[in-house]
Amino acid sequence: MTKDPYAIFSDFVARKKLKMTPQRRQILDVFLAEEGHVTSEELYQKVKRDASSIGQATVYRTLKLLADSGLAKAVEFGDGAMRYEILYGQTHHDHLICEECGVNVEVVDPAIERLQEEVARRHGFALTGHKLYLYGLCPDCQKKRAGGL
Amino acid sequence: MTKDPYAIFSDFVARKKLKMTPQRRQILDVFLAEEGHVTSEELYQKVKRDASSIGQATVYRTLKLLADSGLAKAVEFGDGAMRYEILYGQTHHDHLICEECGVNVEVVDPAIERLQEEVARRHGFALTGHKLYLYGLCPDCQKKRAGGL
DNA sequence: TTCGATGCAAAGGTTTTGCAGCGCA
DNA sequence: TGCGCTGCAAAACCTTTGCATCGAA
Repeated sequence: MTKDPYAIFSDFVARKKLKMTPQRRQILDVFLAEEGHVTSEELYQKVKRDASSIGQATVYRTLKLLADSGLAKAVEFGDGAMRYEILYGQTHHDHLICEECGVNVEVVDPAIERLQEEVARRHGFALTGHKLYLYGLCPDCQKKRAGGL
Repeated sequence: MTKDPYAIFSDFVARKKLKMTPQRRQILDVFLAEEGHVTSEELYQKVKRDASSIGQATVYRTLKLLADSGLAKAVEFGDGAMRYEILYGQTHHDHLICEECGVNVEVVDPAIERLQEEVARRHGFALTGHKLYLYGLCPDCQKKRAGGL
């Protein structure tokens, strides 16, 4: 049986000789309830709704911890800010982003994954992770553009 | 016959009804002489060596133009700053990055490229570009780690 | 009791913007 | 000649850090 996210985080915190605090618990809560890709700022706003005394810095610090623990993954979409998505219980995926409207589709292709492993091996690297962003025009924006801008 | 970078940029500038200036010419010069992945700051330092009156802002603005024109490509390695690499006359490649020492190998795999096209098409997207970063341990760092940290 | 965590505000680093003057087309 | 471009400095962002205090283990 798989451990739930809270157990994973507790274990991680204990292993690193860190401490479990109400703030961390609550940020984790809000983060898990989230879907998609949040910035620290967005998460901070939502966290503040119930616990108005939590600080920005704590959210930044906690998101880093979550990424370290393996529960979260940092992704960059090119707007200035770092975004985090849930890793727990999610199948791995990459991102297909519309350059016009910004819509973001999660995609996965096992064959690509396999080839990445192979490319790394070919160069003697031990692959630990990857980030793949595909940019293009979504069907809607293609239509709009064809239909006379 | 292929147009040289200067012609490409002139054309681009003309097409967009912009203007060719000494500053732009010079930033392009320095950029083309560069290899690897420069930040705006790095380029600014080098440009200032011969033309000490060029401003930071102009370098930022010009690098964006170069990216628009297709001569440069923006890449992010995760340190805070945006980096640009030359696209002209280079074969397309992706990046294989060592998480330990930061060494950066340029790699290419036609099969992956082809599969990306297909994934995009499967979702109705018209693919215009992509960014693939592979993270891992380079051969040297694997050895060091095996050899007792 | 100890040492990590927190909140706040200040500092840091990168990129953008406002503006008056300049100069390419 | 007009409008885009430039340099400068200020502003705008996102993120990190210093510090006194608090609190989990």
